[in-house]
Amino acid sequence: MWANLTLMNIENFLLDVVCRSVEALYGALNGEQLQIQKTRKEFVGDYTIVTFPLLKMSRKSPEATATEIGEYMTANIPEIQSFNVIKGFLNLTLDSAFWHARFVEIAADDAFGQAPATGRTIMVEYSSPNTNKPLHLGHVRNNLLGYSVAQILRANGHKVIKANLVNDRGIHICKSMLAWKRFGGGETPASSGLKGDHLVGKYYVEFDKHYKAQIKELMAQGVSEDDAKKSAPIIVEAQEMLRQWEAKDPEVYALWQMMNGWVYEGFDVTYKALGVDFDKIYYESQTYLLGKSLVEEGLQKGVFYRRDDQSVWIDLTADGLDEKLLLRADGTSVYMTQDLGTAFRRFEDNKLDDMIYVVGNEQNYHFQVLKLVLKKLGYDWSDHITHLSYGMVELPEGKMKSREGTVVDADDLIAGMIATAREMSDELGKLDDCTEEQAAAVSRMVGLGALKYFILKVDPKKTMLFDPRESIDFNGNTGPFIQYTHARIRSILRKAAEAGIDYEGAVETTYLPEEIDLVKLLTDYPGAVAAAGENFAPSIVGAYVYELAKQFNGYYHDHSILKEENVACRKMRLQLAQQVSRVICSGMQLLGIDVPERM
RNA sequence: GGUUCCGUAGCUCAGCUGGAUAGAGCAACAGCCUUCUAAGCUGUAGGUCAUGCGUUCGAACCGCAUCGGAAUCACCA
Repeated sequence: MWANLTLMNIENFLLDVVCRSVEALYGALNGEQLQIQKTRKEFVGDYTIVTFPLLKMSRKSPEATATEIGEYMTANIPEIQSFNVIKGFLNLTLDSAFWHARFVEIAADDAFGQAPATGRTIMVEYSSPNTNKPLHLGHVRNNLLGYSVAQILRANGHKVIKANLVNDRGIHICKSMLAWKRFGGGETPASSGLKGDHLVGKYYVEFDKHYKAQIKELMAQGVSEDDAKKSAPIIVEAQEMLRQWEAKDPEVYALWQMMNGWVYEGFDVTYKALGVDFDKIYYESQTYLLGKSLVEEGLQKGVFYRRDDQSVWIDLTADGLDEKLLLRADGTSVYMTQDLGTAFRRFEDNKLDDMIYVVGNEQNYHFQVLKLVLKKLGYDWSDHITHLSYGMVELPEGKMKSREGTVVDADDLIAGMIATAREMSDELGKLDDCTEEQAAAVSRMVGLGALKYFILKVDPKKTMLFDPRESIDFNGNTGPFIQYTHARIRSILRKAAEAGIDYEGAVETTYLPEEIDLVKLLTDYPGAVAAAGENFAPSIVGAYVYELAKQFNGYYHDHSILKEENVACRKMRLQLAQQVSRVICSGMQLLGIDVPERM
């Protein structure tokens, strides 16, 4: 009768049942008045009904109302086993047969946690690096968030396109190019042994060094700081290089291609290490001219206006924002122009239903303007643009500043995490019977699991703190703890198989209260995934998986599953362990975290 | 100054659209390895949810104000 409840949400079932009961007792009600929530741990019961909103209808005290509803339900709804009343709260306990049925559903459903296709197409843009320096900790948060959100949306049945818009042009890369040409002596990734992105980053720093020195020199000669910044020979030369690039000067273009090529090779290594990937890669060198036709359109519609110097603007002061430039006086485009153009083209080309930009919160204003401008141009899909804004990652000493060398390099960080995981494993003797290859693979998974979970468990919009010295914990609410729980379960199941204990097949029905708690948690999984998708928050999935792992450890650690006297109970426990491991794997996959079979 | 976001235990963070006595982990303290992996388990201690007022049966959550912190307000991307 209530088939496939796990996919539908048990609370809806209860809502329906409670609604009918209340109506039988007190007459029609509007659905808003019913509130159902999970019963808190300190109390007996599975779900709780808050009766306060119903008092007007029942015209009785909270206790009397709760008792009356409880009595009616236990008498008339077979799934309701018992109830108790505390103050105005009616705690309902569901029949263990009900939970058993839910468990059978989960066990039989190969696609558990995967919602049916919605037909919606969503693009998630993330990463979006500049090509003048290597990735750092801030990018790591961006990449992990973007990848995980894409996975979660996919699990919710949407078609997801992961996109990366690489900022491969501009003054920044010209700075690296110029410094390399001047001071590089023909150095290449192969000759220097440096990763391509690090090599290019090195020359970006080199440029800055010379630039600063020249400014200082000019200021010593009495030039003002502003003028010095503009007239330092090296920056003038870099700007000239950018002009040559735009004119497609063969030599400059070749240099640009070569150095960007090095950077991409370097990025690929980092992306692979992080486990992220993309379906589409866009390059700004190919999109930076987009958007000019939209500017024309805006002018014709009278949404934009032209100033005397021929630059184009939009006045958003009526909306509480400022005036914004859309086209320079010389007719060249700015950031906003391109973004309008790329947004337009993406919605057109891919028939997108939604577009999600994973971009740091320093661009909140930019996206506010972007959406508003599109709206004013009459594009209603503007409402389907979401800026998934995330806070900065701060270090204990304060903010990260690339100029001051206080950045945490992504590659160093990853290597450090893996090394720490390896040390920990060796110390504990966990991987003594493994081959070197296996041990290395597990250390990778654990080190990265720690890093990813640490970053993803924090609410994206919050500024978070990262302490590299203490590195990252491997105990408590961490990725490794969840991985550990999974590895333990796999080990139990291996040993059961070796001992010839049969735990597959028909699902047993003997439950202890602890096991029902676990079944309850398991059934919540699709709801957690859906909530995470709605809120663009991998942290919700993280919290869920951690809770599941913790409960499993708590309940099962001190009991022997394999040596249980009661064979039926043992079989049931093994089946439950198997499902827990399945859901852990599935949840961790949504976070982009690999789960080792042993550790 | 305008806009947006944040402020919860010593530290790092949860707390979904208002619901019961505020939740974890770390750090501290006390136990637990001849039983499935101790990267673990059990327990103790730790809070004026920045502050004040309001809304109501009921507020960490909603509204207003104040105080602290962050981002942004570029012919950079």
